[in-house]
Amino acid sequence: MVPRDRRVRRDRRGDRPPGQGHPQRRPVRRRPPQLDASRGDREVIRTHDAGSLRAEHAGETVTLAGWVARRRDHGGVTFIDLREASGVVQVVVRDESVAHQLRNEFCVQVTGEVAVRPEGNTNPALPTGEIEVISPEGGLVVLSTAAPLPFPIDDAGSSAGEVGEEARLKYRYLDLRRSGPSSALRLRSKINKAARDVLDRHDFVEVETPTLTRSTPEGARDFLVPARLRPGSWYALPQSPQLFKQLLMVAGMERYFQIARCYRDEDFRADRQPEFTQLDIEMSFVEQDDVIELMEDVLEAMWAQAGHTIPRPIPRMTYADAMAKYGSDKPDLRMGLELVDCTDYFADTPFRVFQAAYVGAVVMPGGGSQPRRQFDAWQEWAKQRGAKGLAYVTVSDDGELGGPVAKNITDEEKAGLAAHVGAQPGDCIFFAAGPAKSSRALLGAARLEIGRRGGMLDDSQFAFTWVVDAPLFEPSSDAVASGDVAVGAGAWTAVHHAFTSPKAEFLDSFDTDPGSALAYAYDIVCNGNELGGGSIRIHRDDIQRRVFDVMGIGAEEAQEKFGFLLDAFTFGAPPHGGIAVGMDRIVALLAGVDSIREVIAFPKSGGGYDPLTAAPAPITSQQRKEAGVDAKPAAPAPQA
RNA sequence: GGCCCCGUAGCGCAGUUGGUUAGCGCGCCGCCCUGUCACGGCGGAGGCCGCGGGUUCGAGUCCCGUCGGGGUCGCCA
Repeated sequence: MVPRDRRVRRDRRGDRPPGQGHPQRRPVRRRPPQLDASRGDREVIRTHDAGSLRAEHAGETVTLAGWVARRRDHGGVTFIDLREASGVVQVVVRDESVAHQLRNEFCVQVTGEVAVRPEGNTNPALPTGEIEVISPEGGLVVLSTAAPLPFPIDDAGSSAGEVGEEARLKYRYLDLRRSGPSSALRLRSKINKAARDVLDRHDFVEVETPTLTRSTPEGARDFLVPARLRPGSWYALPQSPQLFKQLLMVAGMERYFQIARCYRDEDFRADRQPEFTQLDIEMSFVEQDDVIELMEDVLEAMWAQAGHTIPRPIPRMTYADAMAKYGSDKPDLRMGLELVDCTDYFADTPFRVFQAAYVGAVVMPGGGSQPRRQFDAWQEWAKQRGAKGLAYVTVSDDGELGGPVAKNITDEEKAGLAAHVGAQPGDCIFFAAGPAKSSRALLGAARLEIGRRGGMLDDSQFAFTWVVDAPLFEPSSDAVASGDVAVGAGAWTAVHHAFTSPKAEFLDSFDTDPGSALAYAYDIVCNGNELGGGSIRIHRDDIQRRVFDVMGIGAEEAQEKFGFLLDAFTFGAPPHGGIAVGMDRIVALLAGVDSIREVIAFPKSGGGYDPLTAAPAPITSQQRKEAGVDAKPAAPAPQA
């Protein structure tokens, strides 16, 4: 029976896992650390890595330190699985008074002799399974005891069920002792190093840029930090180092990179964190192909860390093709099932729904035999995405067309339809009709859903593509309608950002025909994920001014928003361009996990909350006063 | 911000058309066990069923609200 007062006290302190504690165990007498001749006279806490021991070490006396992963007490002989970063080794303890008090996750030091295990007692599942370390009397020292654990650490114990994310994040330091989360972070480190190595070979300079800065024109909401010394003025945390890296090009660094933390104050998604990490790159005197080639070097090295080979060169497709064939600017090319344009095919259709600016289709192989209930579910699915519905035609095994739409189209249209869209008997054809953009998006989403349901997406495969030739501008009505904070007051806004260079062939026409202009902008896409993107920047101020004009940004506004960059460009700015890729997503892909939270040491949960530190937290009135949060802005922001 | 799902012991879960004492596995605590490696055996503790209100003779179960978590669309390169 646990005394009540004790439970209450513990709950209030909140510094131990709740639940049943075991009574305080008397600490074991400490022994001085071993002397290790191989390291001179220096005392060392351990002489060997536990996971490195093999039969060839038999007879050697070693000192190990690590955690008790598991105890198997037979009364008289006890086996301890000692775990640390290098692996696990079995320790044999015959001193019951020592062994008995050990519990999971005690931190211990063991000195003993490596011995080949007795005949028939090897464990082939363990790299160290041929040997064990015999701990003599006094050979085991408890360095630190452990409270009862909030969830199992050992892999075997975890098999009872997955631990909930909330518990894992609250005790993330324990979660990270587990093999999966631990290896994810280690993989991340290796991938970072691989990227650094490649960039170093290419003479890149790693430069850190400020995190307390000015708002950058990138569309997302900024995190703001009050400036104590200028009450009423605020820093913004960078959404990316975009402007700084361009300044570094003017500064003559020529080749810059940074593994940069970026901050965006947007609503949460599974693949989003308020702070995330980009590998940010910028190069002078380069064209699009140079940046792409370099990035492929980096990607190749990163993927190699996970044992994958990327076939090079990575294929490219235009933005227009990606939208037309896959209904997405980040197509998943692990599967086929391209969208088929049926606009011309139904040009004279009597079916009102298909009398639209765009009619497209995607085939679901074998989908013709879905029960009516399934098709209703597809309607629901489409409505959930804001569509009116998802028209469909089934193709029976004898080639007969069925479904509600089939009754509304002409015999002639029916006759050639399956052939036009590439449907086989037994398939089903989904249609979307309406404005091209939204209809393609719907079909693109349907295509992915078909792929998921049909098991066509293999997570061990990686299908890369560059999406190039993105439009320079989009109508700002699109952006405004979707609630975007459009930069500029014009009819057009930049798709990438305002410093993206038009392709050479549009230099004369981009301001007279903005909708047709394409940019030197490129996205790297893998398995339907946009890993990153970049562009060649404008370095001529006459072109920059014309771009601003199209966007309705006057000279004054431009000067106010990014005057420091425009000023910089007046001093012999080199042609330059770059790219940034999201490291969280890349590592998640390579680690085979579906959330970037798995590859971030201390991620936040929904709503930007950190279950471990309980941030964000209220501030004291004193802090509030000092920070100047409530200061009334006296005048327009002070000139930089 | 809209919609959907989930909150039951430290963890993972079950709990029937509303019915009497809320279960299971792991973990935890005690004792036993000299070759295990998911060791085993015996015994035990542990629950305001997220929180608040309502319906009812009776609520873990039904209704409303709220908080927390997850997903999705909007938003976000």
